[in-house]
Amino acid sequence: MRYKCAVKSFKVVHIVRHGVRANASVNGAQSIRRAAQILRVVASFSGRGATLGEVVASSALQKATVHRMLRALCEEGLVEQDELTRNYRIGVGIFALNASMGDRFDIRSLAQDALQRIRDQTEDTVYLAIRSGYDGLCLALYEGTYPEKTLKLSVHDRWPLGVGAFSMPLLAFLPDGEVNEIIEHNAVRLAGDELHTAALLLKRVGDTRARNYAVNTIEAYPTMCAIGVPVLDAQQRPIASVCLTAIISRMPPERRERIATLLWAESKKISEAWQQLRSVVAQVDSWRTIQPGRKAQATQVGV
Amino acid sequence: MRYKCAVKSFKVVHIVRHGVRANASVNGAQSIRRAAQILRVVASFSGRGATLGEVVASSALQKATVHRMLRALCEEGLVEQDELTRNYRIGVGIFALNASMGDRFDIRSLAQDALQRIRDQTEDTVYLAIRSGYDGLCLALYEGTYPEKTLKLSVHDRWPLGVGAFSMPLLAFLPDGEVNEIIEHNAVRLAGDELHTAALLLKRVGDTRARNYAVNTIEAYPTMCAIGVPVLDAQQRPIASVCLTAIISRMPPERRERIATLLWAESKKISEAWQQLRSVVAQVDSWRTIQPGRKAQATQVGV
DNA sequence: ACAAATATTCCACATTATGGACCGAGCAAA
DNA sequence: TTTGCTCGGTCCATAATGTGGAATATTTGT
Repeated sequence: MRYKCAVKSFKVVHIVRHGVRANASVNGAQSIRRAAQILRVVASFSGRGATLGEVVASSALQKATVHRMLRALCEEGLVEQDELTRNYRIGVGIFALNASMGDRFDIRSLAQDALQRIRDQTEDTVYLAIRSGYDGLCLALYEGTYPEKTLKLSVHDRWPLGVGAFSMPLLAFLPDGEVNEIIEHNAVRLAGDELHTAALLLKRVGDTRARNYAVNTIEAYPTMCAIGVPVLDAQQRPIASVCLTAIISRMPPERRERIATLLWAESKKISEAWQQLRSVVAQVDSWRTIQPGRKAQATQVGV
Repeated sequence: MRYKCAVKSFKVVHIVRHGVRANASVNGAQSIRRAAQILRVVASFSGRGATLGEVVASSALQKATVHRMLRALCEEGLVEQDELTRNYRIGVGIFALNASMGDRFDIRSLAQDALQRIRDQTEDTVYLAIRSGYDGLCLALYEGTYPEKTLKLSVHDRWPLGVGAFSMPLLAFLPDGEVNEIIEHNAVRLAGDELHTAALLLKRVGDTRARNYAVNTIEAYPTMCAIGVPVLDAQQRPIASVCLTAIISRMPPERRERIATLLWAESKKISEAWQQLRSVVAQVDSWRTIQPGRKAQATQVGV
């Protein structure tokens, strides 16, 4: 009864075609789905941009299809093609769309105070991350004041979902179905990485859920310890994650627990602020008045 | 020879179907085009969100089509539906995509210094705007120190392209074809507004181009005067606009000229910074290494 | 200069998206 | 309560749209 949305026929159609399988819950939207996927893939290459081939390789779509879609997305301004390298990257159109929402999604400024409080209380380095496609994307970093630093991650870094204590909460607090899908998807690019096999990731998801926060001790960095918790929205879906790192000597079990509690407390505050912003969203933002005409809205100009 | 992009067959196909006409330069991408249009429409309603009917009215598309697309966009996270009002608004997915580009599109911080310089030198209020769909969207405002203020515009306000001195440069410095298309598009919602008929807008576009900056004196606010110039990218396309407003008594013709020169100078600086950001974009951003595999990129994890 | 890799385009075909008609919930007036 | 209206959501026969294999063009590397 959570979602009011009246979806009558929630058909899950398995289309097997040319060996490619896709499951769609909305019919008649294949190309939108694909376009969105392509956008995510392009985004995952950050500012460097992705070549056509890379997008094809990362999307399990036909080259011609990808190309056609990228061209269309370019013309719509959602993607832009580097004149020199011909790489495709996210375009200003996305920025413009995002800007229309004002700062309502700017979790960075929303979380700012909370993160600083954590940093000040712990003297350790604190990170904020969001999900971006199949990656966790580090949005902000508040460097700790404690002399021995553990800077392994910088702003704009993106790690596969579930890899790292900042990325894991974004994965682990998703419903099982999505967790599986994501792990399966990432398995391809994590192939050969013995530290992040599908089985290991799945196990760590379980561990994270059980202890209610993510820890990264083992793995590639034996000298540091990171603790991460998600920021959940009203539907208990992770919208972001907050993560703290310190050298391992500063992280005895009891301090871990204390840190996790602190992170959760601040996470709750962030999600409250988020939800508040969501609930006032319905009110009119600006000066404009809408008068739906025959074919388009009429905007009252003047005043 | 401006665009390197090798478009061989630039077919303009006029599809007349059920009385709806569309011109497409990329074939086989109707639904992407439509989806993008819907995104823009939804964005134009800001945080309030748009009802299904409003989107239909503003998009000249069929209700069923719009609904299906909105649902798909929702599932992809590019749009979200308010649980209460059922209005559709831009979703976090857009934020995530935008975040992947780091601050490369954040013209707001790029322009910050320039705008402050202008404000400090003139004591008047300065605005920064971008194009968002068929509107100019005010992104930032630096309030002047001169006692008599002329605050008519706030951050997040959106005015139809060409209406207002901050919005006009975004329109006027576009190629003719696009200017016409935009004016035509906006004509519907500006219907009945005698101050902004298509003919008047077109004339003002010409005037703006001739004098090389936009002025807004007449119109609805006889007490104030606004001057606006675009920020152009490497292809001379407007990416933003900078606008200054003051009470009309502070704006004799010679000062207008001086202001315009100042605005242009700062605009140039902004666009240099913009282009700089663009040119280093090709370099690798972060730790990740791409190894295109059979089906997906392989990301080197660790280090 | 040649080959290999990569990007772009073409086009016959059928899968996918279309849109007119329909349904039903919510609401206001009768 | 009933009637009538609006508006969000759904259905499904139909053909237009998007597909993708293959051909071609371009760039890159040696």
